[in-house]
Amino acid sequence: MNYEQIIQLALERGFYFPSCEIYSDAHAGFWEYGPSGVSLKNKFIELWRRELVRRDRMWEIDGSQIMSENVFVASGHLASFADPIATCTKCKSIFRADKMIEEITSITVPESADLAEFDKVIEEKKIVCPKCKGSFEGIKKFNMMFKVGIGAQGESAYLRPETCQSIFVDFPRLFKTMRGKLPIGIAQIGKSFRNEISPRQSLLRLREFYQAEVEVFCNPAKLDDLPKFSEVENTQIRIMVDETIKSMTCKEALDSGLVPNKLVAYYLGLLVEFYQKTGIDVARSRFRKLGEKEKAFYATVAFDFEVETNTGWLELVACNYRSDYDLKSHGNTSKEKFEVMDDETKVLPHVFEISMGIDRSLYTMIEHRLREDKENDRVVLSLEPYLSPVHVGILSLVKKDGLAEKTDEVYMMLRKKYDTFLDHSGAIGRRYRRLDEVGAPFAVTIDHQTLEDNTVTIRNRDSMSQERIKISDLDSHLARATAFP
RNA sequence: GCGGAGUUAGUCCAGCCUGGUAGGACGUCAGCUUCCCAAGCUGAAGGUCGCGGGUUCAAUUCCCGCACUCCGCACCA
Repeated sequence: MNYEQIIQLALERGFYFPSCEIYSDAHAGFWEYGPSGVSLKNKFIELWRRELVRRDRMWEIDGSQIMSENVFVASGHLASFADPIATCTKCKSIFRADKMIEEITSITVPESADLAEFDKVIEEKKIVCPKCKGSFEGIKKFNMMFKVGIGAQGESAYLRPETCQSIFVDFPRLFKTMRGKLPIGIAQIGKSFRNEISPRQSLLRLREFYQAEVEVFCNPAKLDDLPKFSEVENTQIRIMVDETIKSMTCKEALDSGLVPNKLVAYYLGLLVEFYQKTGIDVARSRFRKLGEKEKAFYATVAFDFEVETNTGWLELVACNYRSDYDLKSHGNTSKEKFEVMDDETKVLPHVFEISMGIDRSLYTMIEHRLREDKENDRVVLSLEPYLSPVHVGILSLVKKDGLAEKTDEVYMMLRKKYDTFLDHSGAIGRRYRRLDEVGAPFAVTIDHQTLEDNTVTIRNRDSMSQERIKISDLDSHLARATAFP
């Protein structure tokens, strides 16, 4: 199914829609989740907790979205999360100053250079707008962080551009109070904010978005000392090697040197096992090692986990080996001690990060699972039962003869434990179709026979087949069928 | 941010050229019918035509600005 069809489903079935849409001053890059979207998101997060946080005995925290200025002085975002931009006075086109200068003159001015240096080169080399030959106004820095004013004085603070800064800042306390031992993963789900120049394609590039991040703190001397690696050594991952994607086990990726150490290989394996269970087609995924120029300013080694969608390859997760960049820097700026003891030795931990984009993942789950069943004239969202916004529809075949009342009884019995949808009205086939579109894996139908022997039919979304079971067996049947793997 | 195309009911779209304040399909709701896969019949709700300004006796329609959406470019931890 293509992008337009996904959007249409999202709008019609309550997955997501534009924020503040009734007002004309609404800004681009902000979207809301409706009931179906929230239900799907919650289940995705629960799966993430199971497959990463609990499996690997991580700690999960929930930090503030607004953080103080010093956090971003230390993290480097204040200086580096900004691009030097040149604006044409005539056609108002905006260019990345460093890239434009390099293209035209082959002179490399570092991105972080003083702004006057850019101006100097532009003046000396008489650089004009590549589009309209207009002249440039002075170089400015465009920082992608949202600045906020705190209190009556409006003191500077920022909406976090990545959730992980909370984890770094909290690390000393957490390690002491939670009796930490390296390696330890600290996880967080939350919102991040980036003032993108051009947000696009609904959930794929947002200005306010959800991240699920894991920061693994480790002893850099022990990156290959990881017994639990055996759990994933035979897990298949797909990785780019010289422009082609190769499928191999984590062990092969490690042995061939494509992945630098066991710790990284272990988490790449966990990640793929997680995504397999989201229903995203991992046969259309790849890890791509980023080149020097593509990497974030804090990363020494970086792999993007990407999946193929109708809009092209889409980055779902950034896996960055951040070394001691963050802890060292926060240590220097705050004077807090970040060294910890590991086997009688004092070490400043290194960090390996798994930074997941939730919104993009949800989009991909829908795209990979939405199909048109032409034979039966329906659209089906074949989500895994444990991820479906609605677990089970509860329908009366007809309303009269006491069937509606009986249906209500069944609904009351199940509604607290499962995500249910009660529906009495309209043609039965139409109600089944509606449930198919929100991905409900089951539909229970109460018919006349129910009144006689307390059995109901339960319909399977994908096969459209039905079986008759006792009402008293419904709970155990559904519990089994909707359980997380 | 640039260029192009759009914005009319929950969704998809017609109407605009040739100004006189809106219509279809699907969907939704109610009733009838129907004991199992978008059937049928009857009825109903739902739109200040993206926002602001201009021209005009009169603007959904013409003009301008802005916002948003999509596509391309640029950007993208």
